[in-house]
Amino acid sequence: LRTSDPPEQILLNERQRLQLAQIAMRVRLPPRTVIYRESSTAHSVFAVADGVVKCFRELRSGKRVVGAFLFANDIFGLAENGRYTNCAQAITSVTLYRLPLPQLTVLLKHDGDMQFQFLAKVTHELRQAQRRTVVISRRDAVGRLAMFIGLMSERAAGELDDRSVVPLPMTRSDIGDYLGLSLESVSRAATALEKRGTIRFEGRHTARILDPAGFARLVAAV
Amino acid sequence: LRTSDPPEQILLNERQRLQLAQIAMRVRLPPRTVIYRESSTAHSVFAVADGVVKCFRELRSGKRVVGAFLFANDIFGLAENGRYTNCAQAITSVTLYRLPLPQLTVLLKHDGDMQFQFLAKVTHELRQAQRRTVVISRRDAVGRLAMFIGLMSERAAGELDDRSVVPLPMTRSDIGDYLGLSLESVSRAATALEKRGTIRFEGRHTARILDPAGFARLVAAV
DNA sequence: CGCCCAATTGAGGATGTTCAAACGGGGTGG
DNA sequence: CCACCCCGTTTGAACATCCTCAATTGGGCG
Repeated sequence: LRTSDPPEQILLNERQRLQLAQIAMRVRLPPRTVIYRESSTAHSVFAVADGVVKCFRELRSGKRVVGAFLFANDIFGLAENGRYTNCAQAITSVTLYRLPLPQLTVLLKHDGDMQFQFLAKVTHELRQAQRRTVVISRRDAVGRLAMFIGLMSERAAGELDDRSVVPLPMTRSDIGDYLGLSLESVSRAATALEKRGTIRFEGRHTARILDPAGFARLVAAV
Repeated sequence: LRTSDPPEQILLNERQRLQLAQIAMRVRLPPRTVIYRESSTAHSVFAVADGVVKCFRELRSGKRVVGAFLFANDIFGLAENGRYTNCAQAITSVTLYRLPLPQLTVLLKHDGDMQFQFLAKVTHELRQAQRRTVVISRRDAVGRLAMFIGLMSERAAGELDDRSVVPLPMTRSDIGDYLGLSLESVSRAATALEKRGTIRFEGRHTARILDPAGFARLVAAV
């Protein structure tokens, strides 16, 4: 199966959009809202219309593992045996489409094309997860952070005119939980990148790539 | 969407099996056979009938990242923009079903139920990838190896009568590439587990859990 | 029987983590 | 309008762990 290119774009016709709209509920949530908890019974799948969501698991040690950050047009909330396998929380204020499972299931089974788009979406999520494991395979914190910023840059490419500006809506702690680093290491890696003159942080949630060539070298040094 | 339980089992009726069989090619491959390479054009999706396959990526540094080990009833070979995103190689001698993409696509779009099963499979792969990231989030090599053996034990639960025996068909190097550890660290972790009396290795490719309670504690200490 | 590759074991060096303290900015309340 | 407070962030130092390099052992297969 090949994902649609660009994979973020849902390609549905008018009838399909209408059918989806009929079962979808649009919800607006403020930052930090917990959308669902791990192990709770899964009633819906979600699609991000706007804003940023994180999916994570709480470990008994108190450590948290962020599995993914989700942006506009991403889907999340896939369950296993009727229960969510992780926790989802809004990072910014978000707008979501809530798709009740029973109705979505019927719709998908009935409409092969729509389900195919859905399949492409899930495949995309799988791809993202694999990309993350490549990032984590790096030993050095600076390299990991650079690759992370690279991922975020790629993602934001479509919606910003200035490619050198990279929005980082999440906290250092979230980044650490995603990269498998302590938040201190993330912070140190960030200052290291600044001291090299590779990037500059403008506020906590924006990075500017000052030396694209050096940055690319760093990212590619896997 | 909920995965079928058990998620490994494809639930198809007779007609669907026949349709799949019509487009599938059964192939037997000896160990170490490269099934496809990264970036090569994707013509087929594969399903494992028997044996073990690894999916991995080669990094420029020479390091390898194993993204997944695949066993009977697993699928692999999902492409992105028509190209494989990783390399697949047989670990043992394997039997595969090769499903040519054009025909599979038509079949899936046409048969909503079958596609739904396929979707469940992909979701399962996604789940596995997420499970792996939790394993890697652990700092200590011994804990990572223990969790890995736990994963392999779970997987083998259905096909072996003795739950304490865990087959590990892959090499230490493969395990290291999966766990983000050097093969030396894997080896040291293995001997550490033996010295604790938690497990014992019988040959290179079999582990026996001697102290299930202690083992479970170790695995749960995440 | 001997070769070859996988696995083991050891020592030293590099990197991240932890614990602890100080800083900074944004928002709230006086 | 300003001061204060809170929380995310930064920085430092000691410690733990894994990695790298290197030599050795062991098992399987020809």
